[in-house]
Amino acid sequence: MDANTFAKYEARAKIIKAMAHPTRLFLVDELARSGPRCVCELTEMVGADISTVSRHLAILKGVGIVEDQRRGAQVYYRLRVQCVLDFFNCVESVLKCNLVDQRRLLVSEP
Amino acid sequence: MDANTFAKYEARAKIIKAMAHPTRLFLVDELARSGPRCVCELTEMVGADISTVSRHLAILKGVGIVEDQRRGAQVYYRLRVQCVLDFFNCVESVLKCNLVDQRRLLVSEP
DNA sequence: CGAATGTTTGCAAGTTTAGCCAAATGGGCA
DNA sequence: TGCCCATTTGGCTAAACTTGCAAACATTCG
Repeated sequence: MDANTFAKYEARAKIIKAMAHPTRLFLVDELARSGPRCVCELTEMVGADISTVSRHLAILKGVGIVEDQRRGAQVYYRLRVQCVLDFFNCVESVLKCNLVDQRRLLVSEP
Repeated sequence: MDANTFAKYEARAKIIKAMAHPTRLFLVDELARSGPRCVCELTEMVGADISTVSRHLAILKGVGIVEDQRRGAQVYYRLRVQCVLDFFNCVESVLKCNLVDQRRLLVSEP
C-alpha cells in the first residue's frame, strides 16, 4: 500500500475512530435522536466531568461529525451529517450475527 | 448514564473501534470488494509485517466483522456482514461535508 | 520423520488515549 | 469594571494500542 493510499484510509479511520468510544457514541446517538444539546445538558446525561465531555465533543467536532454554536453563555452541539445512524444499524447487524453464532455453538455441534 | 446503558454503548464502540485503524479499514475494504483473501495475500497488499496483519485480522475477527477458514496451509478471511460498506459511504459524506465547508471558508467571508 | 511454507503468539519499546484537577477563556449582567 | 456561569485548555498519570522480531504452531510435501 503506497503512501497515498494509506493517507486515504488514514483520513477515513480518523473519522471512525472519533466514534469508537462509548461516551462519544452516546453523544452522537443522543444528538441524532434528540437534536442540539448544550455541553451542560450532555454532561449531566453522561455523568462524567464536564472537561471530559467537552474534550469528547471537541474530538467529534474535529473530524466534522458535529458542529457547535454559541448561544449566550452556552455552547450547543448538533450533528452535521445524518447518516451516522447507518453506523448504528450496521453495528446492530454485527451484534445480532454474533448472537446467532453463539447460540449455534450452544445448541448444536461445531 | 447508568452502568447498563454504558455497557450497551461500550459493546458497540468495540465493534467500531475495530475498524478505526487505517490498515484494518483497508483490510475490510479489500475483503468487501474482492472477496475472501488469505493472510499472505493481504500482507503483500498492506506491506507490513505478516505478524502485524495477522493481529489486525484477529482484532476484526474478535468483534465479528470477519471470519476465517483454513484451506490447507493458508487461512482465508472474509467479511461476515455486508453492511460495512455503509460505514464507508457515511465517512465519505463527512469528508465531503468537510470539503464544502473548507471551500466556503476560502471563498467567502466568515 | 524432516524440511518448507504459512500463520499465530510472546515480548519489549514507543506512541496514543482517557480522565481528572486546576487554571484560563468567553459571555452576560449588576 | 468586577463577578458569575459555562466551557475549554494545560498538565499529568495510568492504561491501552501498535509494531517488528523471534519463537512456536500448523500443514503440506518429499
